[in-house]
Amino acid sequence: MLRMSKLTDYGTLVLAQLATTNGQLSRAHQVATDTRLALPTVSKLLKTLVRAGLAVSERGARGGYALSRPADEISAAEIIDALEGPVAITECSSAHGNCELEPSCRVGGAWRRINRRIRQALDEVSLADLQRPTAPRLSPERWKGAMLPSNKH
Amino acid sequence: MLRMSKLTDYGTLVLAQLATTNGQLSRAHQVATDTRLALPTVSKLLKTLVRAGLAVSERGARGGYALSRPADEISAAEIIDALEGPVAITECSSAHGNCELEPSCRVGGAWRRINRRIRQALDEVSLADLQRPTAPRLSPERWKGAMLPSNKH
DNA sequence: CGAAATAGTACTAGAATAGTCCTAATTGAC
DNA sequence: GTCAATTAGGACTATTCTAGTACTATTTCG
Repeated sequence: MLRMSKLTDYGTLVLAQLATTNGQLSRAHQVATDTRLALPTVSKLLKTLVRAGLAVSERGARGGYALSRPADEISAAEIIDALEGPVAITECSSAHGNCELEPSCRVGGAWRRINRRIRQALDEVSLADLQRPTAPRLSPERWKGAMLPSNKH
Repeated sequence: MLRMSKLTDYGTLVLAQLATTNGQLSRAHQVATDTRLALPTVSKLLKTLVRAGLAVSERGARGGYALSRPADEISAAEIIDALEGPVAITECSSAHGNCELEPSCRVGGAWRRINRRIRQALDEVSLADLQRPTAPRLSPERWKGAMLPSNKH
């Protein structure tokens, strides 16, 4: 597994939506519709993203959200940092002091090295890259079997 | 975060212990003592590792566990696969069909690329590397560009 | 002022994880 | 052949984490 949380995944979709508006504000409701995610969830994500500095907001009527920077200046690493804290595949990868095994632990250094490489990979990919539809076109056939009854909203 | 589970972390310690015995059998109790982990936990991990083919066991009195292969032929990726299933940072990174957003999802391809790079990083590090006490003795050249040395399995 | 929108926080339900325990099967020693 | 040591397998529990929701306050425009 080694997976990021669903919320982070969703957060990426939310940011990708914001990236399509050329700097214009999007309202939370609009983002929810476009991403097909539930409004309260989107709302929560947007707040987090603003606090993390990846998005900016305007309050009041005619308010909304936008990216704080161009999409090619926001890295995947920043997105993950914002939504689930610093990348650290083991508990000791980032912070010290809370692992009682550490004095006798021989594998910590190596995990930290691996962690750095993972971070590099995430640093080198921008939101613009994420958003770019490089994937081969998906034939509609492909998805017919997988379509779920729409259970949302 | 983006972290692996504690059990995987512990499993690495367990394997590192087995790597110190030069092929001789270690009893679960011994491994627990050496790693300072609780016996039931170690026992559970060892069983999983045997089932995954990373360790071998002998039953009965004088039984015990050992690595199935030299430590430099066991990669970090295999360890993670064994203990928490295939590396997949998003739910769609490996398997298809269970994401109703997928037809309209534009970011899937990029996450899959990132996922591949993470897997490469994990493939290139062996248990022997992990175990090496201090040694950040990996020349930077080795890691420039994403060259895969030998792709196993 | 009143409507529309974001900000912040608190809460709940459910899922996943970590950890333990018990019983069966196997092997070596006496 | 029996006993003791050891692994195999699975069931179970408690705790932590995640996802999602709800409610109230604040801000801004008309």
